[in-house]
Amino acid sequence: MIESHPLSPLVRRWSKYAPLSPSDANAILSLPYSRKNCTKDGYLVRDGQQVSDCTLLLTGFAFRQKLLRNGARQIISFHIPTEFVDLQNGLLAVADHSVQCLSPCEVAAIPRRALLDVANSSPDIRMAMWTETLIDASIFREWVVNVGRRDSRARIAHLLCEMALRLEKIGAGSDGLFEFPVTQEQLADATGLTPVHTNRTLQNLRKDGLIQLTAKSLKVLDWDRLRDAGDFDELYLHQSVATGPVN
Amino acid sequence: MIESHPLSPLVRRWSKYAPLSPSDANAILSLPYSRKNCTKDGYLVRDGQQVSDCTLLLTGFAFRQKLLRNGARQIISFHIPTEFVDLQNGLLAVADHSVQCLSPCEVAAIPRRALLDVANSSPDIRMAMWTETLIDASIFREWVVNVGRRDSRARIAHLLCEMALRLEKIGAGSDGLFEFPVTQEQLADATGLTPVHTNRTLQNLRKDGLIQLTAKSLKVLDWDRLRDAGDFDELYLHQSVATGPVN
DNA sequence: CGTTAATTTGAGACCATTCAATTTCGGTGG
DNA sequence: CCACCGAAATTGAATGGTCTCAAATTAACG
Repeated sequence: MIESHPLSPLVRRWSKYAPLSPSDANAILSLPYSRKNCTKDGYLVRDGQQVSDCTLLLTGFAFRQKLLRNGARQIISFHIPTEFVDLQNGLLAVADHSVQCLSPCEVAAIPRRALLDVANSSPDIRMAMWTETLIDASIFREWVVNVGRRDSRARIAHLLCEMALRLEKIGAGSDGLFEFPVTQEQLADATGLTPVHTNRTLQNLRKDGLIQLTAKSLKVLDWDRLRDAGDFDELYLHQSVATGPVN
Repeated sequence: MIESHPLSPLVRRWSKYAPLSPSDANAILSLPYSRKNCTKDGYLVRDGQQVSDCTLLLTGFAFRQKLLRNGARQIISFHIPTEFVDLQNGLLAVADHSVQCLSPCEVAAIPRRALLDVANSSPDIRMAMWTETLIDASIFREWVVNVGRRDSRARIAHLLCEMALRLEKIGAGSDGLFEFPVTQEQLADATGLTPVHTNRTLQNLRKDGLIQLTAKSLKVLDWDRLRDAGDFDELYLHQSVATGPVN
């Protein structure tokens, strides 16, 4: 059945961004790809690399990061199954950051040429692809705000809200319980904090009964108060109304 | 002559992202638009608004910002003439942030429908448009790094490097002297610092002979040391090799 | 020139960092 | 199954970069 096709989650995701005809869906499912496995901490893309494939996350979690000359690291996004980790590399010549696995991952590497061909073959498909990269960008903007203007508690709360909501949208987890295998050090590098302060801030959120966070999973105990603590407004995820009326 | 057409800078910019045929160039120049003027501090786009035009900056400077519930502000990008300030609104239904003018601006408001039509009419045009939004996103990623992991001196130096280089690329200014009408408060909101600390950091950069910054212009006195101070690597701007070889 | 915005200066407080040490946890081999 | 190991999480105390609050000075503009 079609649902068991490795790329069918991609069809489902893109359908939310543009109305895909059966033949569009078929074209997507017919994309060539090579299946690869990647170990925890393994690299999917390296900064500065010429890239000829885009990587779709089938199972597992990944993150993108940039290293500074002084050795510091900033994580610029986390990725969950069914997401591309580097769709921008379909057009940009050189990777401007690295992508690494948070957990063991299964991925589909799709040749950029094939992606561009399928984009050129259907207006709706390319609108969906473009929309995906635009939502990516919107999330980056919100991250600028997060690390730029929120204090440690709000920063971490906001990040957890985002991940919980994105995981919810793909139907991973229930009752506020989600698999999210992240270390406190990675959380620190995503929020621009130190691991020590991240630890103290997490204890604070736990003490207040907002969350429960282990090395493997995140449980949201009180969504409303976590959302308030994180100054969270989901508009930037553009999930309710991805593409607006075109007049 | 063609060069005097208001949209010709757009053709020049997009030519760097994809090879535009004469008919492509013509299609772009034939885009419908309404010319508008905007005063300093005036809004071009408001957060939460439904948008039906994309705004191209003909003259003047603008910035994008997000406001937090507590009243704090984060500026997420600055824009210079020939750039779109909101090309993503061609596809996203609702503006997730505001755009405001740094100086009096002349803009061309182009209907999203017309932009999408011209994109659909030519593979090269749509690749150029998509590339522009992807470079936008790359800059946002670098800003996450900037506010997340650099200290105040490096943050400001990095931002000034970026603006100087982008202004240089469009041929604005010479000898390291560029028009850039920004206040220290805006610089502070762009770097996630307070105005007071921004002021002290600027004095520090001036004292070391790296820059000269007035309310109207930026002069880079020592590019190499400013670049080092800002931990700046221009790769993320994707100007040398925007679109790579497509195999 | 007067008036307001923007920049500059000073001093004290605080949030987050640094540096180290300790404890807990997850996985592995005996 | 348990002892062991390294990684991750936790704790403590001191330092420091940045913030806050105010006031003074300078620049911009009509």
